[in-house]
Amino acid sequence: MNPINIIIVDDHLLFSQALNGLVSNFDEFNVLKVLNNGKEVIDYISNNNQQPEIILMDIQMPIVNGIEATNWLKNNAPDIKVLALSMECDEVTILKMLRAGAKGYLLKDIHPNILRHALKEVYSNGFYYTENVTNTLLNSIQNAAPNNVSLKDRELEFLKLTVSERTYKEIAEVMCLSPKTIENYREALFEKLEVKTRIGLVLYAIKEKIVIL
Amino acid sequence: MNPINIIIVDDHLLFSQALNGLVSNFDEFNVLKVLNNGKEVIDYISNNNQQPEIILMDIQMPIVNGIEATNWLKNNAPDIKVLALSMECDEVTILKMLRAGAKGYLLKDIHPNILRHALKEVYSNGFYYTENVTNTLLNSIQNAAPNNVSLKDRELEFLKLTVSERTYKEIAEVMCLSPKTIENYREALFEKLEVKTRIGLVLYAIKEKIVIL
DNA sequence: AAAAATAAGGGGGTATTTCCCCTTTTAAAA
DNA sequence: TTTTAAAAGGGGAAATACCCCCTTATTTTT
Repeated sequence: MNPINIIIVDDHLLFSQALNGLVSNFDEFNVLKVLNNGKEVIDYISNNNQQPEIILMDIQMPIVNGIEATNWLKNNAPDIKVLALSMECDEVTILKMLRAGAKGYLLKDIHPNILRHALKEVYSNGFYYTENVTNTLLNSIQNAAPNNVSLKDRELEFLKLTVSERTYKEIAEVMCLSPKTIENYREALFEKLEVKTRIGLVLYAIKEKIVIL
Repeated sequence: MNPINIIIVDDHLLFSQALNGLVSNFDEFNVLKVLNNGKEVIDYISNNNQQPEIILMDIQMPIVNGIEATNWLKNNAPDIKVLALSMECDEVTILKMLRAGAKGYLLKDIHPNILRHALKEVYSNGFYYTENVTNTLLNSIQNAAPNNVSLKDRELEFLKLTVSERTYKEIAEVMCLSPKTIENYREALFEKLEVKTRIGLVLYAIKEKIVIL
C-alpha cells in the first residue's frame, strides 16, 4: 500500500525536524515536505503537482498563521485534511481552528503513538480530537453563562429564537406569547446584556455559546 | 473506603433494574435508589437526608424529563453530579443536557466497563464524555456551511460593519457611500449568501470567520 | 466599438424594530 | 394576609430595515 503523504508546517525548525524524523519512521506515512509557515503552505499547494493527504499544522506562526492557512486550504484544496498540532489549548483558538476546517487537533505534549493514531484516524475516519481538546470545549459550553448575568430559561429560548432569523412576531408565536411580551424580553435582555440592537443579542448568544455555529 | 452512592433514573424498568444489578456489582459504588422519572428525582432529593454523589440519568422520561431534572439539580443540589445515559446522540439533545449541567454523557450501547470508568471519572475528575458524543459536537461546529461564495473587499467591509451593531446609515458614513448604495450591498449579499435578514449576515460572517468573536 | 457587467445612487412603500410609559394578572415574600 | 415582585400584555410613535423597480456613469468583456 502506498504511504500517505504528509506535510509538516512549523516555524520551530528543531521541532519540525524532530517531527519529520518521527513521522518518517511510521511506515504508513511519507513526509512530503517540511515548511515553516502558512505562506509557504499556500505557495507549495498552489505550485506543486504532488499534493499531501494530510497537513500537520502548527497554529502560531509568522507571516500567515495556521488558522489563516487552514482557511485558505478549505477554500482552495478542500480534500487536504489539516491536523492541528499546537501548544494552545484554549477554547477560542480551538474553535477558530475548527471553524477554519481543521479535521483534528493535537497538543504538542502527546505521545508519538497518539500522533500516529491521530494521523490514521484523520485519514480513515476524517477526524481526530484529543481528549484534552474535546474536554476543553465541552466544559467551556458549561462554564459559559455564569459570567455575571444568569439568563432564565425563557430568556434563553427567546435569545435562541432571535438568532434564528425570526421576527419578533414569529418568536411570539413559537413561544406562545404576545408580541408585546416579547418586547419585554427584548428590552430586559438589552439592558442585562448591555447591547443596543438585536445584533448585539446574536453576538452575545454566540460568544457565550448559547448557540453553536 | 466508603462506596460512592448512585441513583439510577430511567423509565424503562427492565433497563433500570439491569443497570442496578450491574452497578451494584461494582464494589466502588452503591445504588441508593432506582427512580422512574425526573419528578421522582426532585421528590427524592427534596425529602431525603442521604444524598447521592452521582445520578445516572436517562433523558427521555415522562412527567419530568432528564434535562429538566438536571436543570433543577443544578439550582437545588449543585454538588450532585449528573451522568447522562441516553440513546439520543443528536447535537441538540447533547447541548441541552450539557447546558443543564450534566457532567458526563454516555450512550446506552456502551460496554459495562466504560460505564464503570465513566462513573469513576465523573466522581474524581468531574466529567466524562464518550467519544461519540464529543465527535458529534465537534463535527457539528464544522459542518456549518461550505458555502463557497467569494466576497469582494467592499462587501467584506460592509459585512464587518454590519456585525458591529451599526445602522445602515452609520455604515454608509463609515464607507463614504450613500445609504441607498448600502442598500444595494445588503440586497446583493442577501441573495448571494441566501439569508433573509441582517441576522443572517451576522451568522454568516461569524461562521466564515470574517469576524472573529 | 458595442454589449455587458459593476458600482453608485434614488423613489416610494411596507414591515419591523426600537423606545417609553402604562395596566393587569400571577406568583412569591413579609 | 397584605405587600412586593415578576410575568404578561398593551398604546402610540419614530427610527430602521426590508423590498421592488429604476437611472446613470464607469469599467470589462467580446
